Amino acid sequence: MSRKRWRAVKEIRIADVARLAGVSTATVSRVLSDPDKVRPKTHDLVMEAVRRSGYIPNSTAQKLRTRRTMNVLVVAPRLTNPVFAEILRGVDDELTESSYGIIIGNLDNRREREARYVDLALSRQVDGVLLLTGYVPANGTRSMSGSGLPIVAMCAAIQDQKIPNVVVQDREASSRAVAFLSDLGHRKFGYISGTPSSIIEVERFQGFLDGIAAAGLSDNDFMRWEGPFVFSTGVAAAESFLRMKERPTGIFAACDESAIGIIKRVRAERIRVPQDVSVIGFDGIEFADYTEPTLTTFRQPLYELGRVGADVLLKLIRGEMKAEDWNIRLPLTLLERDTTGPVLHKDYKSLRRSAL
Amino acid sequence: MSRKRWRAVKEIRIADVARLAGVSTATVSRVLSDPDKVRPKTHDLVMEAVRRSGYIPNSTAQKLRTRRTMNVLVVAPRLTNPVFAEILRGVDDELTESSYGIIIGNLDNRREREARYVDLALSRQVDGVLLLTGYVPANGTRSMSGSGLPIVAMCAAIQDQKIPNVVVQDREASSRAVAFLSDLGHRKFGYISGTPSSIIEVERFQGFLDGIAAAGLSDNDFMRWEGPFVFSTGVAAAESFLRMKERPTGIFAACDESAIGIIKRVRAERIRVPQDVSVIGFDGIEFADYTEPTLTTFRQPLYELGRVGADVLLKLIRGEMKAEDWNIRLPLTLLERDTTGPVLHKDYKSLRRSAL
DNA sequence: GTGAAAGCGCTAACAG
DNA sequence: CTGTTAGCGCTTTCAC
Repeated sequence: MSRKRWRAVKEIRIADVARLAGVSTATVSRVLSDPDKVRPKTHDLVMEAVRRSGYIPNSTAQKLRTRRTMNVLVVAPRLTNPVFAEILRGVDDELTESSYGIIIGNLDNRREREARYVDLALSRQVDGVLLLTGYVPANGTRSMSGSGLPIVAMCAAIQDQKIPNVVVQDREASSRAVAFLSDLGHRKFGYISGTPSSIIEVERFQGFLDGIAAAGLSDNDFMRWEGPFVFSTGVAAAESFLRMKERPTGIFAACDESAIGIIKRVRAERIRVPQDVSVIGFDGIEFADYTEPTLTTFRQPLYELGRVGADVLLKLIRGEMKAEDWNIRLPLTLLERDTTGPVLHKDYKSLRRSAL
Repeated sequence: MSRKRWRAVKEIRIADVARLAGVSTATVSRVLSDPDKVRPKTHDLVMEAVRRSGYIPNSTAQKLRTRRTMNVLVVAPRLTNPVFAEILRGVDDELTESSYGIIIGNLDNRREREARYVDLALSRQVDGVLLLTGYVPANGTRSMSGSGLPIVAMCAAIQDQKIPNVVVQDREASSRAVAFLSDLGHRKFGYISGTPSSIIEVERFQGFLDGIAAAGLSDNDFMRWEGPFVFSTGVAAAESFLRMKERPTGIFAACDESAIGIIKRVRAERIRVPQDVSVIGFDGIEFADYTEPTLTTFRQPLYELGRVGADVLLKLIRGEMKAEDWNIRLPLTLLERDTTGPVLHKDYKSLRRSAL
């Protein structure tokens, strides 16, 4: 009886199952990993023993022996950002289907947290790394690339022969945003940036500049407000906007949050959107469909991005492809909603006056 | 030269460091885990060898040997929900400080995904489990509690002697919400539920009922709309609301998303918030401060909840406490903003008329 | 204060 | 088809 007690407490090992089934540990192992290599009769015998004992293999031992962890590290700048959360969903679904686990490296916008995840990669706790950061995390002396582990860059591209990129066409879309506003008659623009050091920001701003040039405009035709990818950046931009005499009529925000922030703030001052100012966002977060007015923005294929990125990484891990082969750029979709409209002509009042 | 090449590719093991330092592997191990047990001279010798070789211990081998994984599993219903994301931040910060890693079990609202995480716990890949689910995940025959691992329930309580709860005072706050509206003169209520099967929903609705009773009202004085914790539930509730002849004047939504959803929809029909209907949300997501009007809601101490929950789990893992000792309930804060106001008296029009 | 040696629990040659 | 055996890389008694 005291033995039975022990059972409940002590972990069941493969040797226990082997004894119970009257076979060797090797056979048990085979049944569990490659059933076809074993006679059906033995198979059933073993499975019965597994069931009766409630045996579950110790995965740490498996990992040590096989040198595969079946885990992937995903490094993200900030988890509370819905953009990353959605990408993560795609990643998770793809990895789960191949029974890979996911270890989350949340930097929470603090670079000092990188060290921990560099060590994680270097100490072989994962089989591959997904980077949503736009750069390869480093720990003073050591960089994550030193691990020799397969790495895939998502979200923001990384210039490195060894690292395939799976990104969205930020630059093209940003350029299209300007064209869209320009087609509505806007000639004076505002640009609300994201975190200036972020590669995503750099790409989007570059696209914005491309658009400005394509519209036949110059540096003098727009205003740039800086700040991180958050609501309050838009609010701060609004304060500046409100103080201006010659206000832009078309505003491009590098993320939906800051677009929402500026709209909220200027509306409080009785400035009408889109009549007085048009605003276009970027990302297509779910919330953008619940603002007032609903936000015109570019939808990123985030979930798909997650799936594709994870798929590329798995292929890399399995040796099914070489890193050089892949640079995927997914297109964005313009969601034309209610914060953008034709420019109200500058000389509106004087026109009216002269018409009298 | 070909040897040097090898170096870069082949993993450095503890034996390599030992050889380099001219000591045994045991000594290297001691230096790394408990430096005081070693002569300073030896210590420096070893550290130098570690530095020169770039050695990082293989954590899988450590885990197998020490039987501690230094990982915690966090099971959450859905990662894209900002509430869980914020709790996770707290959890992550707390665990990181104790150099524990975090494995995320994202159910993505699909119960069939539980199985995977049950196995994860049973196969000893983690030292403890944090449950944001309100129930103990199970896999047909096996439940996660069978692992004997320390478990802490957060967000939603779990009735189990072995599982400490770290939750917020949902029920009390829901009750207060009704009192708040009642004090503003509202006597006819609407309740927008969350996922009906969720324990959080059950608690909040119970609190709502408490409040109704405390206000001297009955089942006839409110309307209940059901749906999951998402925007569209609020939109659906709005459709029903719009069809009613005798509309509620005070609406309590079990989450901010559905509050935002209903406000958005009814405003589109020229119904004024809060003049025609007051709406109070629940959770205090960041976004609630950027809606129009800004949403009155209860702020959950989410980050703190995460930290406290993780702390309790770590104490449990270290054997510093027993499960029975802990049931923590954190208070919520009412954020009184612009979607709530005094009821406009029913006989408003007739009053005006008689005043003429 | 340090080294030798015995495993942690599992898988994968290698024989048979 | 199945069993024997040798480790995966590390920590930790137990001697010295």
